[in-house]
Amino acid sequence: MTGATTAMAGCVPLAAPALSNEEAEATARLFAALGDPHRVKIVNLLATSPEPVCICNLIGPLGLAQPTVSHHMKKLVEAGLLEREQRGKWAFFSLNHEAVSKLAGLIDLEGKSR
Amino acid sequence: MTGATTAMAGCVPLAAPALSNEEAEATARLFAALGDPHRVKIVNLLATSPEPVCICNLIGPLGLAQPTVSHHMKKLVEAGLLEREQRGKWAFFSLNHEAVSKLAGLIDLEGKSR
DNA sequence: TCGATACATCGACAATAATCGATATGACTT
DNA sequence: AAGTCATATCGATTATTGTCGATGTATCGA
Repeated sequence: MTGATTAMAGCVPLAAPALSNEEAEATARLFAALGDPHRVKIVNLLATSPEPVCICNLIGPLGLAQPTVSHHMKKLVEAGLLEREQRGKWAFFSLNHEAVSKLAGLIDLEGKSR
Repeated sequence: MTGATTAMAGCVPLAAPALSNEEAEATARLFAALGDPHRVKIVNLLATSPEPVCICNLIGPLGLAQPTVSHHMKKLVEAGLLEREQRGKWAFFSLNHEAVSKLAGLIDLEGKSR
């Protein structure tokens, strides 16, 4: 399935894509982590909180069941945007500011010269 | 279904979420537009190209069928990240740099004080 | 040790999204 | 007018994802 059936007749190909498949997939994974409104709210809550927040403090504001919140937290941690810290029976989460900066820089790269 | 069944017993609620549902959904839509590796490649191609690019020049590098490329372009235009310009029978696309800057600013808001 | 609490995992289900072939639309050429 | 080319739309299919109830695991308190 290479596509490109008979459609691109008189078309001159541009320069080869600058991003590798792996780079594109990694970037997409990062953006996809923020592609859900509930996860955006979670990140916003953590960004506006001076202290780490536990899951039980997120269930109410989000209006989601506890397993669903756990699911979103896992996605955000796997994306590298959040850090998880166990305190007794509570799981506290905080923003990984380094990852957020890296994400912002990624967009700058995309919008400027690379 | 308000969630919060019996689970959050001794939990003190934090401050109310700062983002409205509409804000969170709009932000998520923007990120979701970049949550696909092919769309990341498209944006990268447009960012590295000094001139607008037509769809027939994207089919080859992406390895996708023409309707699939059109589908991705539509998503990116709807997200406000791309601008579409008709030239004869060709459709040329270019980055909306303003939208990209706005996206970068959004992340800064999220990572800093808001 | 026993019960309660906080969270994770599992299994299922529904909604969304990516993909493509077929076809329609619109523009240029002859 | 007819044919060709670039793109959009449609319909169907498959894969992914968000959601929740039920259950498992670990920690704390009595």
